Amino acid sequence: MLAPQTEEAYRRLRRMILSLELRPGEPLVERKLEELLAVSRTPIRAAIQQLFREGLVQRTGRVYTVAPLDLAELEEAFEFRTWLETYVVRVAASRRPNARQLQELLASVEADLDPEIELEKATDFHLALAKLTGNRFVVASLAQVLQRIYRARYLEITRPQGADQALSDHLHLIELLQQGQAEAAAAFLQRHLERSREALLESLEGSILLGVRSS
Amino acid sequence: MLAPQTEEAYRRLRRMILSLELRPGEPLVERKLEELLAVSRTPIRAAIQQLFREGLVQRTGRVYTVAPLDLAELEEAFEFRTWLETYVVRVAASRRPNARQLQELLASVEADLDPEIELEKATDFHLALAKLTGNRFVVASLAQVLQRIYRARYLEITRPQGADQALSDHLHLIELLQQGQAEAAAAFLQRHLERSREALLESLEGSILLGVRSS
DNA sequence: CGAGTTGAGCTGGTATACCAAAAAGGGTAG
DNA sequence: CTACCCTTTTTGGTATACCAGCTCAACTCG
Repeated sequence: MLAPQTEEAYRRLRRMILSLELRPGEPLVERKLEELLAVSRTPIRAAIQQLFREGLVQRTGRVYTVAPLDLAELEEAFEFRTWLETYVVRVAASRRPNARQLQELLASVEADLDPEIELEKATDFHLALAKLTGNRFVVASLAQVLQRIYRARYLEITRPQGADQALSDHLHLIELLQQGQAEAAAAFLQRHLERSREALLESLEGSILLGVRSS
Repeated sequence: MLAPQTEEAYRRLRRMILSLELRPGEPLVERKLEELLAVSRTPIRAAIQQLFREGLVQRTGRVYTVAPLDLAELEEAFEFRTWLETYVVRVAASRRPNARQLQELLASVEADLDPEIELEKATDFHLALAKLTGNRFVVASLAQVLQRIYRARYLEITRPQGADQALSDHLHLIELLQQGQAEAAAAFLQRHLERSREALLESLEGSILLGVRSS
């Protein structure tokens, strides 16, 4: 979608931020990144703009820094998700997903050893559910909130059993959807998110990453 | 928030798009805009990127064009808004807004002769409502959908009585909120949006702007 | 006369030079 | 020793030069 160099810079920066290689609070100095990524400042600036818009990068004064993990933001994210996805699941269950849509859902519940890929798939699963509503704004809103809390979710999924729990939850949810059990699916999703939220908060508990302002 | 030249270019471009001065489908040629806006391509490119992310600008092949008005998108937007704002109003009514918050709401229901300002105020009103939930994702999602259908709303509000109807609706809604009548407020909002949707579709009916692909 | 080819000129993408403002560092005066 | 000021450096913002790919039109060859 973006220009090739910009896309590359964006993906590498995003990856470094999400995997916490670039720590929250760390300043993004364009001329350093120029050297690090071996591209000129132009695509780097475009990439930073993009990340800024997505909320992964913050601006404090004139300098761009990696956005800190924000506990309040996390709580708001889960409140919003719960409410959004509950709706999503109700709609999805009532409009029984067709074969192709089920395929897409199932494709995102394969186990994988790499936690980063696992997380991508979990994200895809929730977005595929949202797509079942046929409403692009639902999908866009969910995509935004998932992206925003990506780093915290990364911490959660790398815990022992972190990924397995999510996987089995997702599988069960698909079953409920197939059977058209809207209310059961909504209730189960709510529990799923509640569990996820608690595990995630626990992962963050005492994390040195919380509230770090600079490296 | 953005750099000054970029901000200026962004605002002017956005204004030209939203006011339909730049028609849907019209290509945005960087070197033409350079001349038109009297700034270099760098801030223009940044501004276009921003508009692209917001959905006001599309990419067809390698050229950026003003996004066409999309009837399906409009329907989805109203479906999403209705559902989102119904929730917003319920929450807002239950947590009776305080004086400062009411002030903010009331500030956005002053009549104005300029339809553009009127529309900004209507937008502010709905966003101020969303803020009452205290959830930044609710606000961000609503802001995005309102922005996305801004041009169609502009067409609606410039119709005779278009602005007055919205204004009196907003005033009534504030009253219901003050009285904490959550269900009545939610129901009224739903009617408000339904009216708005119909007026808007009527404005678009047969509009030459629908589906235009190039100038 | 028509189809294929070639080349000129747009266009967006990238690199880089330049600027102004802010931050950092050092030196001096009190 | 401290506080202030001045210089130097660093930084993001802007302008611009350069590049590669595509478009399209004109010309040539069959």
